[in-house]
Amino acid sequence: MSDRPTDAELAILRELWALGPSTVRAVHASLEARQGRELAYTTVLKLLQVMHDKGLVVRDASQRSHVYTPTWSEGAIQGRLLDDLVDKAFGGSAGQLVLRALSDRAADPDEIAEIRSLLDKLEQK
Amino acid sequence: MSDRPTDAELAILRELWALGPSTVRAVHASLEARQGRELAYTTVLKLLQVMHDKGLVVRDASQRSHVYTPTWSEGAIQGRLLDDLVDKAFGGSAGQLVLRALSDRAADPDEIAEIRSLLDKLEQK
DNA sequence: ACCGAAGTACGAAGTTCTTCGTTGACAGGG
DNA sequence: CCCTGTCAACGAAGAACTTCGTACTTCGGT
Repeated sequence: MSDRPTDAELAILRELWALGPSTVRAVHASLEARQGRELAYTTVLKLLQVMHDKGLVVRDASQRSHVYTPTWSEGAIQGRLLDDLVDKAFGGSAGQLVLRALSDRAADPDEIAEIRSLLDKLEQK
Repeated sequence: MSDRPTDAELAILRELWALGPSTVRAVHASLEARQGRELAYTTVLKLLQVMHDKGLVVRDASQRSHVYTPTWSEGAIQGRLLDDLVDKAFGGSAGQLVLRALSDRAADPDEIAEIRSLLDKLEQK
């Protein structure tokens, strides 16, 4: 339940977040388009079944073509992945992660402003 | 060469960065202490051999007890892991990752100041 | 009522990752 | 000079992950 999704699972979640609740067919098409390679339909189906077992997605099976929806929001999963990385590679310090992410990396000016205002909010507490 | 280290490999790199160039024996002891569980000596040895094959560590075999050193700095590996996560979970936007990392997460005041000055530097360009 | 298209379920192969046992080499103390 | 402890090398087992083929089901059109 607090497991991080695997790479393949994450790729599927990305499609679901972008598309909204979708059938296997839709996820399959979207995934092939994004990855620029062929992928068997049943591969995506199996992945979604596994993800359903793990609780990563919920499924509406009332129609013949089941409709899958992510159990958690994109932000929630991103947070989980960040927690994991902070733990394993940054000695538990999110600040260190942020510093590393900002060094040597181009940043959008709008985003910089947004980060500033977020820092203001953090400091106000 | 641009593969990210696995979890077990990363745990070993952490010890090497903390200890400096070390023997298998030293890494094994340090790792057991940090993880609070027993781990066979040969497990650590095998991991280091695999990491050597992958180029993650270099080895001084001139002594009977070989001495291992990380090939890349902690910062370099952190950057690689961040690139990977930005790609796979943040649509390629490092800014989004930073925003997510700062929301809902306590931050050290000193680090906040440091982040600000880094933002200044980024904007000056 | 039948056939084909499209769907789900399931098993299994191939790969990577993690862990450990066994084997053979070697060095130092008695 | 031999015995014991320490080391590297290696193979292998088991788990997790990814991918796909096959079998079975179901719906809609003719």
